[in-house]
Amino acid sequence: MQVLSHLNPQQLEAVSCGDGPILILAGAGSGKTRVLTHRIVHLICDRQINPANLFAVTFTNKAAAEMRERVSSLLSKLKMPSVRNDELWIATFHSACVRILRSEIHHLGYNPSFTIYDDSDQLSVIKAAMKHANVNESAMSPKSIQGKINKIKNDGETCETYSPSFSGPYEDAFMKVFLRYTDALKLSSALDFGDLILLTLKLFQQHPEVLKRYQERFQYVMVDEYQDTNRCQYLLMKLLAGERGNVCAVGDEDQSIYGWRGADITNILNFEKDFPSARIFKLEENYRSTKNIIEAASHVISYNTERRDKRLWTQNAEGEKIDVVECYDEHDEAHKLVNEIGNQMAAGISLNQMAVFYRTNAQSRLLEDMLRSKGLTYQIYGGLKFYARLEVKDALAYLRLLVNPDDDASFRRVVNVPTRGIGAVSLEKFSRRAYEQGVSLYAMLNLAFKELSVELGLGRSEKNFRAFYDLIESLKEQKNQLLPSDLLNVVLEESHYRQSLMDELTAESQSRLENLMELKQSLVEYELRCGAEGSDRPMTLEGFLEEIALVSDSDRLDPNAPAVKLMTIHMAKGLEFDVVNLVGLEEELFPNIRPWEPEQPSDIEEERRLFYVGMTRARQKLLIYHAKNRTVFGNSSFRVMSRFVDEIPVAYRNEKKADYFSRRRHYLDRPGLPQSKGLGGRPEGDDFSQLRQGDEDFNQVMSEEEDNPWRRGMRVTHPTFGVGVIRSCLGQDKLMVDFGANGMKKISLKFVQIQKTGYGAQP
DNA sequence: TATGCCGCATTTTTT
DNA sequence: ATGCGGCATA
Repeated sequence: MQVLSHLNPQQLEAVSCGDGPILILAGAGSGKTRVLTHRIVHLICDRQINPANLFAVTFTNKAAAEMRERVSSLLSKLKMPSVRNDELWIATFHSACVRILRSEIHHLGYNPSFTIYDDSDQLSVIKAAMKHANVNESAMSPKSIQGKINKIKNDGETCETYSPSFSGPYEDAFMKVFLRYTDALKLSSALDFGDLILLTLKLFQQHPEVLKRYQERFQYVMVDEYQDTNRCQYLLMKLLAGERGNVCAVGDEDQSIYGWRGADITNILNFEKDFPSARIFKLEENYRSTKNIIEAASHVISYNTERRDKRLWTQNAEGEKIDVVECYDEHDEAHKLVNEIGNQMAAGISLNQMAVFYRTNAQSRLLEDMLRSKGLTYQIYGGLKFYARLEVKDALAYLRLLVNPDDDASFRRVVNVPTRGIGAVSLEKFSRRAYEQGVSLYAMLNLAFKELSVELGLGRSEKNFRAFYDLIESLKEQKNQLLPSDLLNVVLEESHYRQSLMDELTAESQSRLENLMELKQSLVEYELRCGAEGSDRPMTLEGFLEEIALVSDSDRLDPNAPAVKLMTIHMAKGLEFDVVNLVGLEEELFPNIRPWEPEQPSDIEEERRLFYVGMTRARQKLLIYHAKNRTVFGNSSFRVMSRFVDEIPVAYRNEKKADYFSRRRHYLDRPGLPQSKGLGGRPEGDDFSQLRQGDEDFNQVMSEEEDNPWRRGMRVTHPTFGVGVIRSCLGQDKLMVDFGANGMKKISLKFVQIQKTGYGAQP
């Protein structure tokens, strides 16, 4: 019973209520993880449930690790024996599914030592499939096909069950590629991320006896971040819970920010329809932020309609008002940001308790430059991932090929790296031969060089294929005699990969070599972890490859480093900081508008939730920045402050208006700009006139109407495309116009004469 | 077959 | 602005 001390009444109720479906609506900072971990420990200690009968799923490795950590520390506090990882399953959806599939996928006719393909592997398979299906890349972009395939899989459909909602040449071509893609993955013994969930679902649907085994084992299913589950995950969870229905879902619909990836907010909104006997608990007391921040954020989110009735409150101090900092442009914004960081440091807040959030990664560059020039240390979350780097992917592709020679994506990746005289043309020819034979690329090499049953007929490049085949065969022989880390060395030597990098002698090749050393180091660390006392894992290359396939880069960053943390708001979910700086709060940027896509009201709601997530990360102080001018994709344009900032009641806001000097101060202070050009430190003629122009713009109240005759929603006539509606104004002389049947076009006013024909969607 | 240049597209990304 | 990918050239 001591398990239940230190819980507030609502938390206590949620933790200790008995069996049956439960939904815990946990507002930001309301102790969600605490409730989940306490419930697990309560079930084990007070209800005497065998830990092996519990199953807790989350979305990130970090969340899973934290939960595991907190459960084991609670258990040890209660003087309870610790439980092993293979006993008590606390895992991500994906890793849990991999675990199940490794021992059960033979029921579906797959090879249990399948390889996991990430997004870039997936894309390369799609490109190859398009070539084989004779689908031109200009007709359909591989990316859009990838998005469509993933969406179908997220919805729990396979290429067999999916049928296009309408037919046409586009859909036909897509299906051709989708089918070919599916074949290619199967031939390669590879699963993409979507497959991990989808095939587990399929396994349970098609093999009731297997499902029954898992239902008997997992009597209590707990799902964290329920608002982020997609349809496929939802179906899987429901199947697993079965008749018993012991589902404990924890989530917050106001923090659903992955709709664009298939997360289905209706899962959490309709929970009681799915589980009519469900009990619902609300955790509304926030322990993280000041009153000002909580009340402001609550008010903003109340503008959403797709939500449950729920109101966050806190007993914390009132705190400071939210600073709303107006900036002249993105340079001034960066300048003011570092100034504020300086102020906070002076106020005694440590650097690692400060964060900067932005909507898009592209915004980070300028901020980085400014931080660096002021000597402030910073860390970027996200950005380019370590395991996604070119040389690391290459090295891993060699290793993967040794584990699973049928892995065509890896084969294609390394067959000519370093160059062995196997160019795109002969590879394509070879690949078609393999396709005709219905075998993987490496199996084709086996047929040609070992079985000698096939003539390749590739002429001169054939000996190059032979050399590659001999290389891989030699490496395969050494695979089981060496530690994985030593095998990596042998791979880099025998493939001459290291040599080719050393011959380059550039700063870039140097850093690539260093990254390869870091990869080696992470292999060594893996070996140490496996060799450690009490580890149940075998020390295999397979194990390492699986681990990194499911690990993200943010897992590798040290949250305690004395540095300002920079990240997109998406990456910030689940984190908290004393001071949070939210930059770029401008219409079109945040909420982010994609003029070429039709705009839906639900998109704005998701953007608002994103803003809400950003606000509620702050414990003490929140600062919001917006610029009056910003250059995006090389176009400078006037900016309007985000509607979301207006949604914060003025009582919680402290407006800091930019003044005349905002323009000049930062201009003179801009890093990398020569301090004096021309005479007497005065900017050159051009720049000077620009400066004056800017000041005038700045001092007048800016409005689109006065400066730009073209406005969103205006109907125009184009000499060739006919009548269209302006979707957005890009800078001074470019318009994005929707011509209906003629499509969306970017119109440059410099070249085309278009006429205003009124307002409204249709003539 | 490899390299270099030009043109084009450009959100977010737990796994 | 900037990076990546496709095409043309050596």
